[in-house]
Amino acid sequence: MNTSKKILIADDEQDILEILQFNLEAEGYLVATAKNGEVAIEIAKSFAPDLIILDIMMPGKNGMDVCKQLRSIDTFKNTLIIFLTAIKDESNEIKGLETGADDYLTKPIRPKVLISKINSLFRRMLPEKNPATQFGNLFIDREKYSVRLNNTDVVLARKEFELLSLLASKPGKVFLRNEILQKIWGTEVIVGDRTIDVHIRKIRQKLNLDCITTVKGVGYKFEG
Amino acid sequence: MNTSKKILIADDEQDILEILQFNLEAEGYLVATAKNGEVAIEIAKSFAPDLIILDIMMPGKNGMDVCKQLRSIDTFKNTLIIFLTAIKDESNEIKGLETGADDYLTKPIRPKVLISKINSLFRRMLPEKNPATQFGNLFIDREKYSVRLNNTDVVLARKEFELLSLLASKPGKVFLRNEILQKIWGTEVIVGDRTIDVHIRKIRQKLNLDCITTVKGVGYKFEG
DNA sequence: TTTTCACTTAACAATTTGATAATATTAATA
DNA sequence: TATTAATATTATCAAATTGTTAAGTGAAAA
Repeated sequence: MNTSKKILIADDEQDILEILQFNLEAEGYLVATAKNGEVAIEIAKSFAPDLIILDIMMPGKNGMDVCKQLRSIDTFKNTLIIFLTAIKDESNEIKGLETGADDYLTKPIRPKVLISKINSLFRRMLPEKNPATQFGNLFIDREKYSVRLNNTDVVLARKEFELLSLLASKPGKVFLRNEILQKIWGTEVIVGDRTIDVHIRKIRQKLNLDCITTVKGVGYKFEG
Repeated sequence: MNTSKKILIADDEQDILEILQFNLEAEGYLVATAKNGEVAIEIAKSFAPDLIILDIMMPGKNGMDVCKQLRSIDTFKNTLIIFLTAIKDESNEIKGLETGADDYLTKPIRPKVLISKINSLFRRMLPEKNPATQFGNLFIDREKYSVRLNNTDVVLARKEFELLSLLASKPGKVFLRNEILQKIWGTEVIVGDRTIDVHIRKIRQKLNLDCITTVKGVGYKFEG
């Protein structure tokens, strides 16, 4: 699930490249570097980064040119792009954002700010990806509210879906009955214990798959 | 569909509020203001802004507290939040982003930078809707406001079109009733639940095509 | 003004869902 | 093995949810 994010850095200053690479890798990111704009575009195509950090001032093709060119390629229409600039020049900042960059950073670089900013950008991007999970040939798609087993849709009622979805959110983890009640029924509503059983039963019946295990005296768990 | 974006600004300095309000309104945004954190939260609940600009330094509840509190409310889980700070303090910047803000701006405020940044944030948030989409032999053209099925024009009323268009913008995704009300009717207007059903009914009737599925207790989804 | 149209609502029908009770079954333990 | 506590199963019914039709409303067009 958690493959690390890929970041491409383009800067003509070797120092900057190293500082950024070091800090980003320490954070768990996969980093590629390019020492000018032309190389950056080439690497971007094969490396397919999730984020590109572009120095604005580079010999040859500068950061904004690179950005424009990247944005014209479908693959990079939605890639995050951050500009790096020493110039505290307002007009440049503006141009940057209007060229299609997502943010900019000013030199000197403060690693902690950089990391925070990047984490923050990624966090914001997260909800875009499919909140779907797969176990063997069982697909659970929370957005579509759908469950597919062996390429066949299985229709689950809301509570059933929520229950399965909850259990499958942490395969292997045993959810206590209280926990389940709390998370699916909330604190307001009070229902008997048998209610959970009945829903579990229906899920098992509909899926006809042995993926929910009873842990007697404790709760239930999903096993992929 | 949704008209202009709504922005809420919270700052204790009247000057700042006015400058921001003036510039943002000139850009076509709808602006609400709050002169402290508590008021901001109250207004946010009724105004339902797309973006919230929070001054960090405010008497009483400061910007970060407000941010945390807002983020704990479902409605604001994904609302854009920008911090405003006079302090060029690195640790503050970091805290800001890690509290769940999406960006920060330092005072003094440079209106053009601000506008650029905001436009940029919104641009990124756009669900990137294609002007026209096709599913089988059903064409939906958002620009022309027209629907063609089997090479015959189907005339849909505005609300019907918007509803179909919304559902079709993410085939498969289940749109909650609240979500639909929010996006098509906005937060101002309050209409009954049957209203949605009736529109759905008319679409189904006019298209005479089984492309909208009901997910009981949840919402509706379009399936291409 | 009258007509038309989009939109909303009310009222009721149809359907689905979820909770419970009652009973059966299972697993742990004395 | 007998006992017991916990869970599984089943059928049933009330409540929740949606579908449908017809009628009301207000604004724009004729």
